[in-house]
Amino acid sequence: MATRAQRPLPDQVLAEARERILSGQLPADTPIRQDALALELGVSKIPLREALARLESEGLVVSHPNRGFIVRPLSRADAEDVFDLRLRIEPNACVLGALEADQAAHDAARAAAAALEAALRNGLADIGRRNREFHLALIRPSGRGVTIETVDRLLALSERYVRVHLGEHRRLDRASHEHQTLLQAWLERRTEAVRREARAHIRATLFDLRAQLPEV
Amino acid sequence: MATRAQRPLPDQVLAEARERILSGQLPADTPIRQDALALELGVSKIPLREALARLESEGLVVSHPNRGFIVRPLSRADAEDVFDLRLRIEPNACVLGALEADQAAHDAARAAAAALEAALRNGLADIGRRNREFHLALIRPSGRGVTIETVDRLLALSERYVRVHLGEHRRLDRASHEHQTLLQAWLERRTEAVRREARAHIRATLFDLRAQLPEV
DNA sequence: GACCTCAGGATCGTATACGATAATGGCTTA
DNA sequence: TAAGCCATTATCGTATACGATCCTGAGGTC
Repeated sequence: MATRAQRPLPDQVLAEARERILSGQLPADTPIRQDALALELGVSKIPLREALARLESEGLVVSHPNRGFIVRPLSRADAEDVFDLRLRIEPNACVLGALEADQAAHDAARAAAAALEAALRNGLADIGRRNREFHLALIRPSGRGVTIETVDRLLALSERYVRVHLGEHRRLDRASHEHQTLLQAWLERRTEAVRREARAHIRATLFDLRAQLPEV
Repeated sequence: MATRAQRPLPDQVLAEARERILSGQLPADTPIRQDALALELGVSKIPLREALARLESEGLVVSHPNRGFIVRPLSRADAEDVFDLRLRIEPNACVLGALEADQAAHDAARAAAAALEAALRNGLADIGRRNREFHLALIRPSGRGVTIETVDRLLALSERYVRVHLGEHRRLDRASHEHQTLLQAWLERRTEAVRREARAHIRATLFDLRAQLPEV
């Protein structure tokens, strides 16, 4: 291993493998060669396999017994499923977050929004991760652990689909605008506006997605 | 290992460890001794650790770096969270399942209901697992993979709380009656009744739970 | 008597090595 | 020439062994 790790090793491996999948560096349906990937990451197969086990629970890879893991295929049906679940959970979760948020939570949400904004404007590669962080920042103050974990998983799944239609300026501007209005309503605890804006934002993303991916 | 395994080994270990947690054989907050448990299961630590990694993603255990895994603590707040999520997802998922169900799905649902009923009457130990199977049987025909996985996880989490108030005859009768009416509506594709009965069943379980667990 | 220090022991976490399983290419045969 | 069988090879999956980290209790000091 290159540098002495302070964080637990499987978590680092997990984060790296997850990013490679979400970024498209490991495309859908790719067979994952454990020896090769472990060598490339500078670790052995054991922590890698633990990370893959977690990723399977997260829905990013699937395992076939004695045939290893492959990156989970994309499908139109799964995309619809994920966004339907997000619509059922996230708007209310954002409301609960807004009601419980203190000053520190407000600062964190603003910072996450700013980081996402910067990434959108500069075309940075980690737009997806920052988008997840922003949405989670609105929900974390709710203190609902299971909801937070569930949304986190759904955001990761949806990110793989959304990634396809990045780079379109009109859509970036739309998303940016929606983030701002959602954040403002959230900071001011206007609960019904939060619910409406969150719902509208998710639906708009889904509609863009449908237009972009007629097939799949 | 005792017998030559046909199923993949980590899956067997995962299922066994999960049942031990859900059955209360491994109570909340118990530290999990990897060497001891692996020895008892007749396997090494590697497949056990993979199973624990999956269980952490499922929310049944939590890991502390360099200090191992413990069974996830129970909390009133988590229980409320889990049931709130179930209420947002399951009723609609049951409706979708009813609309897509074919004859085979109907047979499977009837069989799952009968198995659950038998377990309830005879006080068998695997009531929890059969309850999960019944509820999933209503949702599986929908074909929504992410929804199915999400509900499966939520059912496992809620099972740990529900287990506490088993053995109360009045509540068993209530649950039994609700299962029957829900199943009938589902078989006959009466969508609004399915939605209503599913919702009522989950809420009734939650209310029983609240009465049983004033503290925690 | 209370607090800090420090061995002793136990547990976790990972690398290496080995057996089991399934995919691939060449060879035979019709 | 095409189809089926078999050996080879690569990959997966697990057990064993070792190093790193953290808890526990005894001894010493203020």
